[in-house]
Amino acid sequence: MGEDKRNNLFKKGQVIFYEGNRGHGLFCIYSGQVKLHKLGEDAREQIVRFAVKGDVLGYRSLLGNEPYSATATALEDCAVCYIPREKFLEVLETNPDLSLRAIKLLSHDLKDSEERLINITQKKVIERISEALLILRNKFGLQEDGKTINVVLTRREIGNIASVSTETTIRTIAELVKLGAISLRRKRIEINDEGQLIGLAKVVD
Amino acid sequence: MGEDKRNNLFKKGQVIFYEGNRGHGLFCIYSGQVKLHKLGEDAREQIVRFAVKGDVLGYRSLLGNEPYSATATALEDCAVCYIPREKFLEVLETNPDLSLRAIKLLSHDLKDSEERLINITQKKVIERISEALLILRNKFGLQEDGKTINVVLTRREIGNIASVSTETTIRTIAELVKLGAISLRRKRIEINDEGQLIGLAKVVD
DNA sequence: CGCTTAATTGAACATACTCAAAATTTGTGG
DNA sequence: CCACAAATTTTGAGTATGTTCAATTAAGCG
Repeated sequence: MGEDKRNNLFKKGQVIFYEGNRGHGLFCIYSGQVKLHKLGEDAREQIVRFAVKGDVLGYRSLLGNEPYSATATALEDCAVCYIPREKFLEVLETNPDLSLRAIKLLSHDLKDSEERLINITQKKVIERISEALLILRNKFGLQEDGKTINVVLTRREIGNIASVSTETTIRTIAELVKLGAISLRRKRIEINDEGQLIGLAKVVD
Repeated sequence: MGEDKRNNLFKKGQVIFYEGNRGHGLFCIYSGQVKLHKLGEDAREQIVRFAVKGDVLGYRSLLGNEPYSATATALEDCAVCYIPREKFLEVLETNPDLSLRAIKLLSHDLKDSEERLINITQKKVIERISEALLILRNKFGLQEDGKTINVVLTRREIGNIASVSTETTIRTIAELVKLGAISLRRKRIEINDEGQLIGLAKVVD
């Protein structure tokens, strides 16, 4: 079905779909990294989630028949496969197993979202930034050296994961360096002491 | 309490299920009001959602096969019907329409949750409290007078919807009274100017 | 009533934001 | 490959917004 559809390429910084628009299909990430983000008041960005190779985008909008709840932007060059709505719904109906899988996916995302609500509202900045770094580590993994987080984001973007201003994000990252939990190499972040980071994030789970 | 499976009664303040425990079925609210809340650090409560007559609880835990992500507590005396896991899954498998409905429900809840994340992190206290009142209005409705919100919560609980301390919640509610948006009768809150409240909440949707 | 819980008020304090400016990095065209 | 422009990072200082703590008043309940 997705024969030459795989030719969809998005350059770094390009938008795959916009919050508020209606979707007519699914997006499958073949390669590359994507951020899902929403705009709040005065254009402040909140990063909701990330997607990497193998992840599927837009399923919620499609399943719930609602506009996209977030904008998807390529963090680096991406190859994306598009699956039209009809095709997907067809498969879904003939395959009850798939809908159960979708349900589990949604349940999991919902749990994540609710937990993040608590984290952001009840934790201090250093805890939220620590957690943001752990989220990045888990989503994008580490490089061969076993400690460098495999993604490059601006300080502003890292702040927008944790809902923290850019300046405070910078100061907090500097503090984490001073504590020895992480170190910096250009825009790359290395995790030196994951245990400490977890402790700082006060991760309950 | 009732021995009859179909008519479990919960008194005001009693817990229907606890966050972290595993569920073995669904709960259907026949009558009464329920709050769903999570405990963060140092026992601070975050109210995640409410449920009233007709709402179903525990479906996410059941569908996603995960522990309850929140505690359900009766805000007033409740009649609750319990549907065992097997029964439900049986119906779900033979009824593909139901699973699609579940998917829509989950999609909607997820959207809500993500929107609330932005609201709480990017809005000021008066905006968040205003929104909390609108949430209450929409969920519990108004009394016959057409302006009194049909639920009684403590100031602390209202604050825990919006992630605001009890003291600040009190001061903010007083401010809303002064602005003429609402007025108080005992523990009841009357909405005098819904438009103003919506404006204050800066509701985008 | 008497007791417990909730609401209220005041004041000190802390945390993180904002604003401004400088330093550094990155990107681009010649 | 360099020079310039743009974007990002960094630092400092002042400030706002809410939190916390303590004390008082009011309300709910047995």
